[in-house]
Amino acid sequence: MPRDEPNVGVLLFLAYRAMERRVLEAVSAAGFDDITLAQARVFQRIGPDGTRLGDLAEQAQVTKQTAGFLVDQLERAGYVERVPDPSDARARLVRVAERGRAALPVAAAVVAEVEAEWAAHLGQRRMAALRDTLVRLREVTDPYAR
Amino acid sequence: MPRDEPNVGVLLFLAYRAMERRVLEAVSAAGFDDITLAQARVFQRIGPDGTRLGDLAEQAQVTKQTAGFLVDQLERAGYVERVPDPSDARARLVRVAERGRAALPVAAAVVAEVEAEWAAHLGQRRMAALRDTLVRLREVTDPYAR
DNA sequence: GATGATCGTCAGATTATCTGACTAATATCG
DNA sequence: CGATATTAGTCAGATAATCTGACGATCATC
Repeated sequence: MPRDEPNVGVLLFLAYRAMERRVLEAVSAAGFDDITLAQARVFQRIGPDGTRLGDLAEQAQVTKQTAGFLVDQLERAGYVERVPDPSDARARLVRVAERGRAALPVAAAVVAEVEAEWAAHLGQRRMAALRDTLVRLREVTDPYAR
Repeated sequence: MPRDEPNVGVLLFLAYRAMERRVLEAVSAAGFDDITLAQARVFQRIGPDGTRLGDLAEQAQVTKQTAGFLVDQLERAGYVERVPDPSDARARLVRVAERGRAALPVAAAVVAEVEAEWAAHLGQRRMAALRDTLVRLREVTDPYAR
């Protein structure tokens, strides 16, 4: 009994989860084993100069309460810190802290490794086209980017 | 300050979530408003002739306990039913039931609509290439498909 | 300066998820 | 055939993640 070809949503899910799982496994194996999937989803959206909680929430597509809950844990574990936002006294910036900075190269290495595997399987041309297409798609799918 | 181009994992996430959100919104608006996101993730993987709980769990990438918990709720709400698996007395098949069948065309219509929007934005050629690439990628990312 | 929006948090409830242990049925292999 | 190992699903209990609603503080606008 041949399986139907799944719709594009499912196909996106499969690839997305594969990447996510690989990164979390590697980071965990490197000694950062107290980070959860939900925490990692928020953590990875922190920009180089820090990101506001509300923005993190929006990008990770959770409520700001949930983002706050996860940032609390990341903060307690030493991965991030909250600093005042100089441009707005209501806001605070979530920044990558010492321990978080140590985890970054591990994560980056796995992402590169997985992308290389995908490129090897698909061919460089297709891989480049995939990335390009997803970037374009973002214009219609990412409320934050608009 | 220009945002870095996110990695492919994030890009996949954005597209995946956009599709998922649209489908759930439409299904909910059509009166199937008691279904949750997690339930929908399991529901959509049920095959035409029913699917075993363990397979559902594997495809949705949750434990079978979690899948069972979600199927319980779907069953109570009338979306699915459990029937004995004729080929194995230990197993049962989760099948789409009356109410679930009513929701299917709604979901299918939105998926088609979103895909059409994406195709309009990307062009037919790129859209077809995206699907093709994701199908190929599945060979290395989907443990179930292998 | 008053008024309304925005930023984050507090409180409380619910939902989703996992690990571990267990029963029943099947498959394997000597 | 019969012992043993494997597989399908469930039960029990704990934990993690998520939401809605309400609030205080600050900002923006007029």
